[in-house]
Amino acid sequence: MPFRVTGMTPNFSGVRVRLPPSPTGYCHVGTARMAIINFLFAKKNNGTIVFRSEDTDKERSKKEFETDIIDSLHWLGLEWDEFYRQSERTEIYRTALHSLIDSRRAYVSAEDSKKEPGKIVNVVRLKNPGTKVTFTDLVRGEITFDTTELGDFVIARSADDPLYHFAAVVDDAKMGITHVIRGDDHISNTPRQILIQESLGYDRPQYAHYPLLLGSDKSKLSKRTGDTSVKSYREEGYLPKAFFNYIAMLGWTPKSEREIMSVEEMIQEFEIADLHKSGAVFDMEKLRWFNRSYLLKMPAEEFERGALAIMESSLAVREVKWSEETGKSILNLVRERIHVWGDLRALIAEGELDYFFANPVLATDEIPGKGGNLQDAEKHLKELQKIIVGIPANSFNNPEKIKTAIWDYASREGRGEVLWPLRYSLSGRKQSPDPFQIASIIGKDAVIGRIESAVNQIAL
RNA sequence: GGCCCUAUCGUCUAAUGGUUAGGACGCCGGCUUUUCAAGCCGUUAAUCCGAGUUCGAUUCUCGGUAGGGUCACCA
Repeated sequence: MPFRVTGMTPNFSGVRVRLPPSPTGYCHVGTARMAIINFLFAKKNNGTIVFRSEDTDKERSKKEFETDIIDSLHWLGLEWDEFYRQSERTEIYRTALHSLIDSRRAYVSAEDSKKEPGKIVNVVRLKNPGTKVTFTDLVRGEITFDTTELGDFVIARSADDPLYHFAAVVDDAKMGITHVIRGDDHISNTPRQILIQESLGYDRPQYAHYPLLLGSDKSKLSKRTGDTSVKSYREEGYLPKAFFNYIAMLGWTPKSEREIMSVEEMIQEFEIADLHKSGAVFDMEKLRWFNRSYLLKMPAEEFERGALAIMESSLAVREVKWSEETGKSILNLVRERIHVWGDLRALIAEGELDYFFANPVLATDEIPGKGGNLQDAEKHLKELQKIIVGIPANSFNNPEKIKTAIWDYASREGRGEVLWPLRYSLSGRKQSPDPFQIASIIGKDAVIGRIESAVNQIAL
């Protein structure tokens, strides 16, 4: 439901946005969404993107997390123009903080002094004028808060050690940020940041708060309701463009109402006013559907490269001997069976593809299939054997020709009764592609051999 | 609990002061020359509740209800 800000013409020239993750955990899906929305907005307006690592919490911030966040965002194809780390800007915060203290807009609070090894530490509090703060949110319109209840809130652990709100406000100003676009969870932080801003005499940026991503239980997406790290989706084999596309569509509907769109198309159509006001549930099934359509569009060579690599390594785990030639021949069959690369790994792990590479192990009583008996199955297999021997070897690369050769017999004797034993003898699986495709892939000799084994097994 | 926000099929969403409330994903069913997958076709399914304004409200207003967010010397 688009919301239009009326009576106001935002100045979009010289747009500068920030991506301010705090490196206290692996890249969260929500962080990715924050970055995507900011990215689309900035690109749409020829703006500048500033990446700012908010690592003021020395206890929890880790280099490893920062690296993961950067990698994950790069993986999604996101780039930025400037890079900062708050831990490297302490001098700037100190200066600003002292100016605030000197002008008596903030004070060192002796009341809550705390003893740390070797020294006494006093927090710094902002002198709260206790006014009503009203700001215009580009998504929600006008929002008013009464700030008296905030009291003189803490803005720094000590005169040298700023807290999030303070550092963020100073940075937004010093970095010339024009638009602060972030999740809903920051909406109630906004008034206190505005208070700091005003004390410092800074200009106010435009704010836009989009709703949070929700888990299946409708609460803020968390580990309880599914994987929340971008990493896990990357490892599961989701394609970055599909992931980007799906995430972008949660809470935003482009005018054209298309779903599958390239990044360029999304940039083209992006309007901040088209951001929704209510939260969207992150639905894995739909993500899988997005991924599938990207997988289907993927150029053949790229698909081949990806699929072959997975087949080889996954088959190795099962100690099934690998053949690149066979791998190439089952590419199409694989493509229509997976939504994500991880599906291919799972398929192989369950032994669903073994029979293309090695002779299957059969369970004798499965050979006839439902409602059939072993005698008939044996008879049919022996007949099929004769028919197949008569098929010219060069017809074998075409499943249709194999089918044609067998069809009359199968139709006459009952397709189920004939085809099931054939398919099972070739695959050793209750479920598989049709026997003609399998036969074509494994080749005439293997087909004859496998039918013979099945017949011998029945005879035992 | 205070403050803030939100409310259309199970999920993502479209639309309008008058529509058979549309689409997508999923589900279910059928077809597609055995099974699986894919494909095609189809079905099911929603305006949170109550008032008010209005000839008419899902749409506007108010009140409820429900859900969510936030209330740190975290970010």
